[in-house]
Amino acid sequence: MNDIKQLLRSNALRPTKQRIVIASYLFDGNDKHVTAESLSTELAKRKHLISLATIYNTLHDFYENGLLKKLTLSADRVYFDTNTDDHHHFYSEKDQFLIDINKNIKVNGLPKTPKNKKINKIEVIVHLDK
Amino acid sequence: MNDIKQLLRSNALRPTKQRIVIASYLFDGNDKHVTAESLSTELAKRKHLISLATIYNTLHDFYENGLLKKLTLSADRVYFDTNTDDHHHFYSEKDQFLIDINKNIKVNGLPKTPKNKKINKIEVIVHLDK
DNA sequence: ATATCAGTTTAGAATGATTCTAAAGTGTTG
DNA sequence: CAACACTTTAGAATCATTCTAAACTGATAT
Repeated sequence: MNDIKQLLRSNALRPTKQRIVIASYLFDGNDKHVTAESLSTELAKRKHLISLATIYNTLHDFYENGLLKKLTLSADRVYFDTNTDDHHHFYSEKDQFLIDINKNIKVNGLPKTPKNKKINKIEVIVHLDK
Repeated sequence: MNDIKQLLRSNALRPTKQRIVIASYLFDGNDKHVTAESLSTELAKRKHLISLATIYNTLHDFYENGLLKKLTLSADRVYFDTNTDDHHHFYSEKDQFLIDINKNIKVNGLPKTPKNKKINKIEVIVHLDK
């Protein structure tokens, strides 16, 4: 709880009731993949009714501060991943699940980066099914 | 023109005026990345006014038949790629561009595939900037 | 403590890509 | 060329996400 407040403070985010609830859920030690919708549902189950706008705001605040990874896998829902380490994913569009691949994946054979550009990150998505 | 009709017929797609126009543009030999919007704009420049609904329908028909690859990179626009070979991409969200990586990229170190699942495709996206 | 104010939350409206509807149009086949 | 299944289309509908502007609250100075 105090560590959650610390976490927020150290990212220049006021530890408001809503942020504390959301951060406590997200950063409980178990890696999670959430969408705004799924997070809202999950918190509602726990009797924490936080407006969707705030959930969106908060997910983005956390993302902007590197507390979450953002994954755009299907056009109609954005996933946020509490595991911010360098890692990749198995993704099943059919079953709507995401599994972290924490193993050391190596991508070999990349051509040179386009002029005046820098690589921000390399994302490997292993699509299942279809 | 007749090859375009053949292409459509061989995919059980009636060679309608609209599909011929769209296919002629997309499959002119130069690999392209389009969104429904960009395609509509591009065709409009050429005086081909095709309804957006048809453009969406057609892109999906082509995609369903493997004539296009689909790329969901940002949540608010889906890209279609006329290069259907196995390949990967450089992507700049900032500048909204996509460059094919046709070189042979190898992904090493994948863990085993989740039970009862099969790998459909592996997608490597090299995000630039940010 | 308390006033003050910038930072937050929120309901509800707005946005915008995409999909749906159902009516009119058009290839195809016999 | 008749007949029908497949297509196209305008416009409405959908739905995740963002915006707005008003009410609220954590932090800071007094």
